[in-house]
Amino acid sequence: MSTARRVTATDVARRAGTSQSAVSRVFTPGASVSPDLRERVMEAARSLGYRPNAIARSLITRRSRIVAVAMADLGNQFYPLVLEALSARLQAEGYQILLFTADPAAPSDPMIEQVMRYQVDAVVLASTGLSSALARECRALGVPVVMFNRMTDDPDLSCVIGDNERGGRDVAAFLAAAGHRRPAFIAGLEGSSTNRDRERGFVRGLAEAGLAAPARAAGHYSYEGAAAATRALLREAAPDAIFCANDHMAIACMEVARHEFGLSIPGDLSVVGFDDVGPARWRSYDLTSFSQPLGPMVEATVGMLLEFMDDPSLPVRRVVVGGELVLRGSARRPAGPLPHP
Amino acid sequence: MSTARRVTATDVARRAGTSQSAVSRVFTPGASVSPDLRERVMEAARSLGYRPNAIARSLITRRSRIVAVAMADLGNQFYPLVLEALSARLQAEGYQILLFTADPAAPSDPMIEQVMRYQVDAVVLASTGLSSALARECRALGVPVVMFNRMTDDPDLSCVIGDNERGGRDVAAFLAAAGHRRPAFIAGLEGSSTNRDRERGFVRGLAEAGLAAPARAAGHYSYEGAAAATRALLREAAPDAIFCANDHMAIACMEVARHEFGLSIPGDLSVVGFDDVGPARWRSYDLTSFSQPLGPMVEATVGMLLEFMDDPSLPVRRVVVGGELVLRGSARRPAGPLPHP
DNA sequence: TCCCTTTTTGCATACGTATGCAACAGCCTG
DNA sequence: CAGGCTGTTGCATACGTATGCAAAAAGGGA
Repeated sequence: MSTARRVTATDVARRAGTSQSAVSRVFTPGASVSPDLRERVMEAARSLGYRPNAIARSLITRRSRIVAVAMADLGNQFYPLVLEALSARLQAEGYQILLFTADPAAPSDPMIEQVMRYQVDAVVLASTGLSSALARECRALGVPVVMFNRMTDDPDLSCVIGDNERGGRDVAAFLAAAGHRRPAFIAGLEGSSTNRDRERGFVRGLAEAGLAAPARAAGHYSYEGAAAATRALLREAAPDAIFCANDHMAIACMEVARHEFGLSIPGDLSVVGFDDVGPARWRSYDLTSFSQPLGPMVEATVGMLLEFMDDPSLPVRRVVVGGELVLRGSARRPAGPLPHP
Repeated sequence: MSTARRVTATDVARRAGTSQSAVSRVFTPGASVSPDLRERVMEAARSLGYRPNAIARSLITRRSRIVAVAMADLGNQFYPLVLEALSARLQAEGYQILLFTADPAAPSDPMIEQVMRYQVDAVVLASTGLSSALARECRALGVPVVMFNRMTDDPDLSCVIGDNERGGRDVAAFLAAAGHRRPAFIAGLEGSSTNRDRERGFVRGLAEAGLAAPARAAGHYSYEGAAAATRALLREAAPDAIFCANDHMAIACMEVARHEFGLSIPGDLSVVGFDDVGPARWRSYDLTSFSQPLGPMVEATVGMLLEFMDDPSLPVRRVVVGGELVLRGSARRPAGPLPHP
């Protein structure tokens, strides 16, 4: 029953009365084959149900047309959308995604080690949990690496990020202009570059507006973490605004503020997020948020990947994709016109 | 610079003073190698940075240790979580996921065709958009297929699903017991088995409670679709309860009911969802929902996959994973004790 | 000590495709 | 008609690993 031996190019060749190499050429775009032969081969292939073996092809071409994507935190709505967009874009270019989900708890280097065995043509790291030592190692092997929404000081690594520092600063300027006096900050993962830059921008922005450094608590980019951080801040710091390092946490923050502390938003408390992900637009939240434009970020990533795969010796690049503060109802607005950034 | 030729088993063998086959055996669990040689080979491998080539291995073993996963609708929080769990579970078993995202609009069969070229060991179909003709074709090729959260009448296809019909029925019984007289239904994708079964159960359950068939509108499992469906229903049918075919739509429904129609939930309108996904627990929604237990569903899927890969001739299996109605605040409850299912 | 069993090792080949090379056909130019 | 050029085809080999087989080595029993 399962004796269904796979149909090979040789089988097709025999049926079409030609050689295996001719069959190969028919399935290789741009190769030189006469229309007549091409038709015969296609016909034979169709009737036999031939499907080229990408594994065998990869072995010889040394290109798998597979891109490894490392992700974590699929519970944060930002990442699934990134994945969807990346996948669609790469599929359109004829690449497949080998997915690698990192458990933020466990060390994930040994797992991606496994992925590297598949001779992937490139790697996208969109998970904070992966060491950049690993990224460097890939690069040393000649495999292009792009860090997505993530950065290191390492000058040898390419990345695509949103404008985190400016975002933090804009939020600070906005909150200050609206008359908030005691803004607080809920941090994401302490080690992450996104969090560091957003916080730095926020703190600087507040300073520029003549406000003191904000109270802060860490939410680790998780729902529960942000809920706990909100409780702590509301109990101890009496803030009149909270800037959360991403929307996922901002939602948790709003839930706690409203339902556990009975606060009205933005009457008693303004809340601002980062990412401008789907739920930010849901009416219950109507979240003011600094956007990270998914489309352009993915476009930049795929563009770099394609170029690097074409020529691995190209110089490292760091792309910053601009975003903007999207004003909604979760934060009190300045009376006058907005300060222009 | 990028002359970094890949290190092969032969290089390691030379360095360790042995043969390529010995190196292969060292990296093959269960093969017979003396401790001494094993140590020498490992040492050589380490110093050269050897990484076995999974592509070459797949070519000869005819097993890629890759599982194709087809998904769509990553915007619905249910699926990313499935993906995360599937990935974690498969990685633990030494399998990788080749991700395939289907654009619900475009025909996706040609795309998965592409994926099949990678000699994947198995396929998980978690996207409604894919024809089951394709699934049958895979099976004919000897590649195990499991449909996730999806079913067909085809007796040759295995699947893992939640208890859709019972879920619909329980919701009906629950709403009726609480005294609702004009329940309505917001359907998901018309062609999908999940929607069909949930609706069927709901309609039957209502009939059993002596209620008429519900008003209905299609939301296509999308946020916007559900919002439009809600508007139509509220304008035309004056329902006192709405059962949505999934949580994603239930949230849209609640937003529209509250913010566009000024209804109080559950005072003026009860809303019930299906899936019991993360946001259902968020206090703003506090959504009563029939659960689809992710863990058991994924466990069942992976279990079947592993068995099928081990022995493709095993009979088709259909697993129904039970769920339960999780009572929260979005739907009025019966005064007395609940009817026991 | 010898013979038999078990373990360890290397040789050689297979997996399915791509591609350099040579052979050949057809066509054009002069 | 010679010579050259372009386009098409098949042959042979390479890619990196796994594995059957036989040879060699290591035990084990008497």
